[in-house]
Amino acid sequence: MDTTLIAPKPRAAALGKREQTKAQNRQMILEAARGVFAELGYGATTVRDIIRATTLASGTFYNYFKSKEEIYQAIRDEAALAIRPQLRAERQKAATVEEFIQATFRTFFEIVTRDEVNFRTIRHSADATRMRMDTPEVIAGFEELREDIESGIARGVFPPIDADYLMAAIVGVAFEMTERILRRENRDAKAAADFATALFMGGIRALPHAGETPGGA
Amino acid sequence: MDTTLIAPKPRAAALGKREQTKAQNRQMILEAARGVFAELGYGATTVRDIIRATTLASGTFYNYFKSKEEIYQAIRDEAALAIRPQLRAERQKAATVEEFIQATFRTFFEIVTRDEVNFRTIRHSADATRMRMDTPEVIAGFEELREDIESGIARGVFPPIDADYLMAAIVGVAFEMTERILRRENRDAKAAADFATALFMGGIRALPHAGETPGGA
DNA sequence: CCGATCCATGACGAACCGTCAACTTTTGAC
DNA sequence: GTCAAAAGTTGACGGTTCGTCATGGATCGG
Repeated sequence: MDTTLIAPKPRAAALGKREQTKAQNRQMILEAARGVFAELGYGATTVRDIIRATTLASGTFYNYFKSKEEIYQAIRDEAALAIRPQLRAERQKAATVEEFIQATFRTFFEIVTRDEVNFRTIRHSADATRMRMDTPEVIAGFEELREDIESGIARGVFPPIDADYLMAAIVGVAFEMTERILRRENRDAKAAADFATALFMGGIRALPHAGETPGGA
Repeated sequence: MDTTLIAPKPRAAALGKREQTKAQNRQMILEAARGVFAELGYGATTVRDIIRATTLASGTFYNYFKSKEEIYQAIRDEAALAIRPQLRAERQKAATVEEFIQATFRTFFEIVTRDEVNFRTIRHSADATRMRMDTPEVIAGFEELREDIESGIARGVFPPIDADYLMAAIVGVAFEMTERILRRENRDAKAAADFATALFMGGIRALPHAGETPGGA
């Protein structure tokens, strides 16, 4: 295709210098935003705080994002886009309802405990208030889950239940339990996934009893 | 004008005029805030928007609330303080796990469908983003639920499970299902509560099948 | 080497923030 | 009824952030 004669730049420079610095700047701003949001909380940070944490000028921010809200969305969307294929792949390996549920919870909890920074629900700086924002790509992940449930119903793997409500139940448990898991000293993703799976498969009476030391890890 | 001679003002004037207008102003500001938040969404409203919707001057706002965040908190806390005693009372009537779960979901869903305005999760104005904020009194309600579960375990009504996780699961399902219920045309609090209760009692296989028209109401 | 294009820069006007001195109303004492 | 102290309201003010835009420097294609 193009060139050549001699070797093209080793890599990554398939893009011109222009495209390169643009990508760098965007990355620098996102990085700074992650840090500032984590430190000050969403409500307290300003666009100026973010840009001050980079080497760029204030006007430059607006070449990349429209507002504080949009960059926050970009950060969350990025995380959602990273996790969704993993969830979907695990679910599609499932042959039974139990495998489907187990895979969903285990994958989710493992990712969020491993990469806490990205998934920790943003907490308002000082006070006890908690906040959660679902961006478009996160919500698209919810819809994917519902589609997978519906497809399971169509194939006879799931009983013909209300897929919308079941999706909501799974999402609600996943996010709310995440909040509790991250608050604990021993973050045991597997134990949490076992708890949630048992609840969804057999109800409260099937839940592992606290204090038991199950054979597993 | 005020006359007197005869009966004291029929009621409510047990308080001096000062206390009276203070209560009125606070109420007027809260009322205006509810309206503005509902119209513009939390992120887009300013303290000035709220005070403009009253007859008061801008400085007066700060005699009652420190910030936009604090008045939002006050609104949510008010709702939480109203709903918590009802939830607790219903739960305490329960003699079995099933009654406990059923009462929790049914009471919650009935209240939120009846008084949608107060409980609808605040949505960011135009876009698809969703947001939820838990204020201290809401969180205190979570803790109450956990205490009730723990007390149930102590009395032998509940099996000895992880009360923290179960509380999180119930809360997560309640809030996330609320979001779906309010999006539907026919808001059936009972059907939703039956779904959630069946899930928690027997797991997915016990869920009512979609399309069934159960005998009950 | 040159003109065209792209983009970073930082200054600017507008909007909002939270405060505060001045003013009005209420209260309680005489 | 009168008056001084206390409480509370008012809107203007300095300070900060917002989003824009004219300017200028760097990159690109030729």
